[in-house]
Amino acid sequence: MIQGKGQNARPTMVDVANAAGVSKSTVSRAFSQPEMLGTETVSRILEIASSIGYVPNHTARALSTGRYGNVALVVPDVTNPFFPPLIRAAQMSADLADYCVFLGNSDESWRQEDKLLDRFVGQVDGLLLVASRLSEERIHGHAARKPTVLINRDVRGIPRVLIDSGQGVQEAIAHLAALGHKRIVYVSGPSTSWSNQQRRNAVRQGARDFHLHVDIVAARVASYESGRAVVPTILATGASAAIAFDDVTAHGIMTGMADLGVSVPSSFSVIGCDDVLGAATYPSLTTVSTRSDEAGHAAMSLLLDLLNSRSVGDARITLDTHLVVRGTTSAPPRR
Amino acid sequence: MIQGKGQNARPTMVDVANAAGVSKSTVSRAFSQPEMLGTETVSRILEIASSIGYVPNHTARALSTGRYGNVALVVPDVTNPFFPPLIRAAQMSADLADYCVFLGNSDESWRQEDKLLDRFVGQVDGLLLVASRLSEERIHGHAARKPTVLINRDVRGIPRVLIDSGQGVQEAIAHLAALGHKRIVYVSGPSTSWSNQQRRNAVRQGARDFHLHVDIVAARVASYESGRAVVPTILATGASAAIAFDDVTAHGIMTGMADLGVSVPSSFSVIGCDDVLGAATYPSLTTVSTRSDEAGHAAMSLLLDLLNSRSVGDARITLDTHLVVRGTTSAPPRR
DNA sequence: CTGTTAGCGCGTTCAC
DNA sequence: GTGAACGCGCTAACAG
Repeated sequence: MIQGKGQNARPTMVDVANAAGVSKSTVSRAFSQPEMLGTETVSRILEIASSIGYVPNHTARALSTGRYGNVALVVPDVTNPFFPPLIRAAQMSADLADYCVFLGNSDESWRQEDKLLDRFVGQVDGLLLVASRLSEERIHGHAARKPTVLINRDVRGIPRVLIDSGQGVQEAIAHLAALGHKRIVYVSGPSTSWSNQQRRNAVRQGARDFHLHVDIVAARVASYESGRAVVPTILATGASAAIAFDDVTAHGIMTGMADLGVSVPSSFSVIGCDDVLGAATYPSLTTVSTRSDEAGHAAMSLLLDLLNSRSVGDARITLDTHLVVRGTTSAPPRR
Repeated sequence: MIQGKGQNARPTMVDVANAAGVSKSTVSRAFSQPEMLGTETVSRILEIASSIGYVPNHTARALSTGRYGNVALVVPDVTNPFFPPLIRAAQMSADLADYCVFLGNSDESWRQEDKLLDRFVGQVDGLLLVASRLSEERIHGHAARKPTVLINRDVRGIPRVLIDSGQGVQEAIAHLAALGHKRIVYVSGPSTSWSNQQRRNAVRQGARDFHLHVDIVAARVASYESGRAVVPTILATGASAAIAFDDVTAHGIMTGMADLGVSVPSSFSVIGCDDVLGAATYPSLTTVSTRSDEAGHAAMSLLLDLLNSRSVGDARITLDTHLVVRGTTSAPPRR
C-alpha cells in the first residue's frame, strides 16, 4: 500500500456508485432530490451508502452550490445564563433544517465579534447576532454580505427579534405600587445593552404612571458580585424595593441584603428580569420573564426563511413579557 | 449583463491574477507560500488583491487541502450550567489557533449526537465530545475518522480529559466525618454519566474509609426540580447530610428542605458538585469544585496539538478537584 | 428516470 | 521564480 490518503479515506460518491452499479449523479440525487428517482433505487442506494459508511461531504457540496448549510451564531457571553436557552433553541431550529451552527463568543467586545464574523463569513449562509456590541455601521457592513438577523438590537432595515420588557416592567411597577411601595430603584446593567436602555426607560415611564419615585443605581456589570456590592447604595436611597437589570444581579442583591440583615421580602422587595433562575433562589425570585428561548427560536426560523425565500423584508418581531410573581415581593415595612 | 452570479459575485483568484498580469498559481502562492515568490511580486499581488476586495475562499481551500480549520464541540445540554464555562474556554483556545467551532447540542440523546457528528464530520478537522452519551463502539467509529478528544468519558485508546472527583469527594466525606456525621446519602444523577458513576464510587469508598453509613438516593435527572422532589426520600433514610451529583440538584435539595421546615445547615448539611453556582445560593453552597473551564481549555489544546503533530497518543489528562467549604455544612443536630 | 459532461475555487505536482 | 495542468467531492445542466 503506497499511500492511500492516510489510514482513513472516507468513502465518496463514486464508492457508493460502484458498489451500487450506478453513476455518481444517481447517488447524488438519491441524497438531494430523492423524488426524482425510483423509490426502490433510492432506498437501495441509501442502504448501500450507510453500509459502506458513506456520509455526504458538506464542504464539496458547498463549493458547487454556493450554499453552505451553515449559520453563525454570536453571543456576548455564553456564560451568562440568559444565553444558553436561546442558543439551545436556535440550535434546534437549525437542526430541523439540517443546518450546522458556528458558535462565537464575543466576550462583550465588538472587536472580537468583528473578528469572528470575518472568520465565519466565508462558510456560512447567514448571521444571527445576539445583543450585538457592534456599531450600527459595522452591523450594516456584515448584513450587506450575508443575510442577517438580530436579537435584542434595534437597527432599522435589518430583520430583528426584540424582547420587549415594556409590558413586564409595567406590570412589575403596578405590582409594587399595589403593594404600597412609594420609592423604588432600578439597578442598571451594561450601558451598551439595548435591553438595559429599554428597561430603564420602561421603569421611568411606569414610575410616572403610578406616581412612584425612582432612582437609578448603576451596577458596573451584570453579575452576582456587582449586585451584592451595590446594596449599600440601594439602601441609601431610602427605597423599599428594587428592580434589577437581570436575575443574576437581583440574586446578588438578595444576598447583599441578607449580609446586612435586611430580610427579603418583609423589609425589602426585589424583582429581577429574564427569569433564568426559575424558582431556584430562596425565597424564589419575582421576575419579569423574557423567554430567551422563544427569541432564539423565532430569530433562527426567521433567518432560515430569509435564506430560502431570498426575500429581505424589514421584519421586526416583538416578544412581549410578563411579570412572574414569586416570593421576593411584599408590602413595604412600616416606618 | 445577463446574469453575473447574483449582485455580489466575490472576486476569485483569477480576477486577481488578471488584474496583476500573472497566473492563478502565483496568486495562490502569494497567500500560502509567500517565501517561494519574489518579495515585490508578493506585495504587489497582495495589494491588488485587497483593492479588488479579494478574500481567499475558505471552503475551496478546504476541499483541496483536506484541512478545514474547523472543529466540532458537542455537549449534552448547553443549558446545564456546567457546560457554558467549558464551552467558553474551548472557544478561546480554538480562537487563538484561528479555528472556528461548530457547537452541537445532543439533548442527552446518543442518536442526536450521532446525527450531529455525521453532519459535522465533512467539514471539521477534529472532534471534541463532552460527556458523550455514545456507546464506546460508536465513539471509536467517529474517532477512526477524525482526531477526537473526550471530556469526562474514559475510553481506552482515545485522548481524554477527566475531571477526577475522587479527591474532592474524599475531602467532602472527611469534612462531614470531622463534623460528626455518621449517616449520609448520595443523591445520584444520570446513570449513563461517567461523572455520576465516578462520584458514586468515590462516595462509597470514602464512606468505608471514614466508617460512615451511606445510602444512595436516585434523582431521576439532574435538575433543580428533581432535587427538590427527592427530599422526603432523603430524610426517610435518617441521614444528617447529603452529597448531591451536582450543584443544581443540591440547590433543589436546599429548597426542598426549606419547604419541609428543615433548616440548612443547622439541621441538615448539603454538599454539591461542580461549583457552578459560585456563592450564589443562600446559604452559600459547600461544593466540590470541578473546574469545567480548565477541562475545556485542556481538551481543546490537546485536540489542536493532535491536529498539528498528527501524533495519536493515548493521552489521559486528569484534573483533580477539591472541596470548597461554604455555608451549607455544620455539625449534625443532637437527637 | 438515469448516465455524461462540465465546472465550483483553490492547492499542488510537474515542466519551463 | 513562474505558468499549465490535474484533482478534491459534489451539483448542475445537458442528453438519452
